[in-house]
Amino acid sequence: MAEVFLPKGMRDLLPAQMIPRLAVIDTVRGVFRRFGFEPLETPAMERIETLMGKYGDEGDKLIFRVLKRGEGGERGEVDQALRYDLTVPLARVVAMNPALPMPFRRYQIQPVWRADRPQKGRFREFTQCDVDICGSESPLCEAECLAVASAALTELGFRDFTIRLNDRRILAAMAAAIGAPDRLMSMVTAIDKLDKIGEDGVRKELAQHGFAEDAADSLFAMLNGGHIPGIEAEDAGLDVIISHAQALGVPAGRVVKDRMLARGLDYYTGPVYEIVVTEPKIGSIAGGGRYDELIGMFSGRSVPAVGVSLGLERIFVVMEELGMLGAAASATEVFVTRFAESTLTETLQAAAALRAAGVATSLSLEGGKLGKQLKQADKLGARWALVVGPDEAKQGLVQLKDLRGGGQESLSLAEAIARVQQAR
RNA sequence: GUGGGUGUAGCUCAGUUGGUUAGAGCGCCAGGUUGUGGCCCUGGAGGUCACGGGUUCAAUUCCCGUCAUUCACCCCA
Repeated sequence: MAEVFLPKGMRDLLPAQMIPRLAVIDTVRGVFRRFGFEPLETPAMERIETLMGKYGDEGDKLIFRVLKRGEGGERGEVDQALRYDLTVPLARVVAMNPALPMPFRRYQIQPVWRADRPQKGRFREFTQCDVDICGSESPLCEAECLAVASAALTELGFRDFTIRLNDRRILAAMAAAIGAPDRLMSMVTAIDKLDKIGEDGVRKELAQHGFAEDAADSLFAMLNGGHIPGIEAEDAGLDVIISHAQALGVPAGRVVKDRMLARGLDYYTGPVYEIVVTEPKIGSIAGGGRYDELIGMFSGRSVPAVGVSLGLERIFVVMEELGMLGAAASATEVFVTRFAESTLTETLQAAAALRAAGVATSLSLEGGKLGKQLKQADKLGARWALVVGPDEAKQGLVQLKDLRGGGQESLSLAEAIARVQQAR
């Protein structure tokens, strides 16, 4: 075997993967459009200072850095980086384009890169499908995000998924209530593991981070529904989001408030959410939240914003494992065989006519034995094969062979085209 | 960044308690005569047993390292 390797955590997408993938992307894009979001694309790279300091320490470490060109690169200097998500580039775009009509609703489906160690459902290059709304503080924004994500997943065939909902300010209030407002993140990462390591495990981890036992006690009391001082407004806000989302079509019960939901990225300021499936253990397939300060970090002009991001690769892993994809169809509908030199012109004209009629048509380039050509068509996964030999050419007909069912018949070209079109 | 698994034919994997010519299934190629795939039959090609070092009379098999890959942790889509 050849001694060549892909970059770690990156993959080729062969036709068998691309065909269902494009179908999924088409579905998602269609839902985004239906919800009134506008398309946007941004460059693969950003300036390093655009990305740094937005995601937190963990995130910053995982940014793929690009060396300066020329002498600076030789000295190891970095001035650019591959984008880590689609949210920060969007914030940069909004900051640079003050003329954009607000609120600005955009969708963006593009790859992002993270220098993570790959594992199941995790890659170094993966595609995010984002929708965001910039310029509005209304809780309708959150509701729209939940509704569009829910609709996209539903249209893809997902039935069993849950949206966990929380608010960063509720977490902050809990940290304050146990006297550790400065250690919000270590508290959050500890409780985030509750379903994995249990209450005892979390208590142990909290102790390691220097939380006193009575602090842990009151923390668990709050997590289990106890009173958290000063979060009445935020808590009510979550209920408003839920009721708006339901009115927008999200089934009741799909959105659940969850005081343990943390979300690691630094830029979130208010409500946060993520979408999880129970079946394959894959983490979240979507996540998002409100980030009212991010755009202001670029322009000084504060612009509130909310978004949600669907992880295409994870959605794919789930769909594969749950058998939601169905058989991969070939891109080719008709394979035109090349029978004899004397009828090559008629053969090529037949291919041209099929293509003009919108039929995906491939063509035997090398010719050779008819049996071999049919085998090639079969392996390709083509539905039909077309033969134009001397017998057919004499009568002005073509031979259309059904590679799935079996039979074949002599038809005029127009009849053959009609047959192919009505069979799909 | 941390910890574990794996690396034998194009693919999925057997196997050698260290010992002459390393196997299977699938795939591939050719054939089963004249213009027909999927099934069947026959024949064939294809492997430095990841790479480097060590132990040994002898290593694909044991040990170490490197590389690759995979799973988990962290974090995340």
